[in-house]
Amino acid sequence: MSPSIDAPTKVTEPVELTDLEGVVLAEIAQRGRVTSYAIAKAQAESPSEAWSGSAGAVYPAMKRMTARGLLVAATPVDGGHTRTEYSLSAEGRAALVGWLLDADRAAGLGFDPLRSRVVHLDLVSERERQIFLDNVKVNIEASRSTSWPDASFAQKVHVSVVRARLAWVKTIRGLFD
Amino acid sequence: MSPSIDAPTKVTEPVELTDLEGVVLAEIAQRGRVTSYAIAKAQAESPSEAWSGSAGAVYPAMKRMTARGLLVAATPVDGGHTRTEYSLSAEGRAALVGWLLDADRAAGLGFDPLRSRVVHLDLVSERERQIFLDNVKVNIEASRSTSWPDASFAQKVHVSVVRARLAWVKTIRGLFD
DNA sequence: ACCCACATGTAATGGGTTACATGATTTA
DNA sequence: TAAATCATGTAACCCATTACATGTGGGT
Repeated sequence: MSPSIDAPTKVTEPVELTDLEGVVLAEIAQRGRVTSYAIAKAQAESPSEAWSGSAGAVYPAMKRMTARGLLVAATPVDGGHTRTEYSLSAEGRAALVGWLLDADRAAGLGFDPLRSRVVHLDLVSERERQIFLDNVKVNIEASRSTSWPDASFAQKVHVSVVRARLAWVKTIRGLFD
Repeated sequence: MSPSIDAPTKVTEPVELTDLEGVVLAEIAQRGRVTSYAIAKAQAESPSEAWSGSAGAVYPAMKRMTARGLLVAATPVDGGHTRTEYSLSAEGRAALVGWLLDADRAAGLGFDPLRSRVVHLDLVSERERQIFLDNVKVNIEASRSTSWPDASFAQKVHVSVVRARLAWVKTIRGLFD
């Protein structure tokens, strides 16, 4: 099968990451040397509720990525809890950048609980629609003030997201004319 | 334990639906009496890639909801494949409306593959950011034309979503100044 | 007859969620 | 010192995903 010719083989192999893994790597990159607990907490406190930040997701994820060589684990022995601190390896950083700058995946729509409802909003009466959309607007306005734990760049992004979302909601009513 | 006194009990019980279940119910409401295959196909062809529309998700979901009394199943014997056709029960319609008009859940952010990246875009250089955002813009523009299978209200919503998304992307660059 | 797309599911897998168990640290 | 909270995990469950198995009908 002439292995000498048709063997581009995988030189670097892409390293596929789930979105949660990508986010976790990014968070580690921001903080450098952290425990799983810290990452889970950060996720849990973030206004983005894409993931719950549950221990049952984060601890195994970081263990997985360590096994894959994306993270390096250290267990300092300064008394108290035996904890595990993780930091990015070179491969981990490369994988992170690959995930972060993946424009194809980024362009996808993901899941939006509002969008998936609006698409079927023609099933209910004009009046019910109106009440629903008003309530949604109120709820989003309320979430506008909820701030990121560390008032940083992420906070600015969040504000921008909420504003854009609100602008979109205001256009929905017009789709029924 | 005096059951006669402290028994407001659950009068109607809310009927919790996962988002996929809600979407499936909505789709059935739109079409009335369908097979699991038709629903799965509709999901798969929809430009919203929240769910894959895989048989392994849809068939069990519709079976579950039948067991819960939200759907009624019929197996017509007109030769050929023995197929199962589902339609909404009264409880199913009530559950659908409850899910559809749930303004609290609808106001959530869900998961957005772009947002979760942008939040950490300060990790890379100005130049990398710029290229990434340009590529994302191109990809979204491309998805603008992809149309819903049945050119209906859903199509209008989709167009509106993509336009809003594009508008937001254009503001991102400004967050780094 | 044969092949391929359509159709109806089931099975194995993966990974995220809630709950739980346990130990350490702070606070009243 | 007892209770509450912080911290570090593990376990069981749920459910969506990819693959697979099977069966039917239409085209060649």
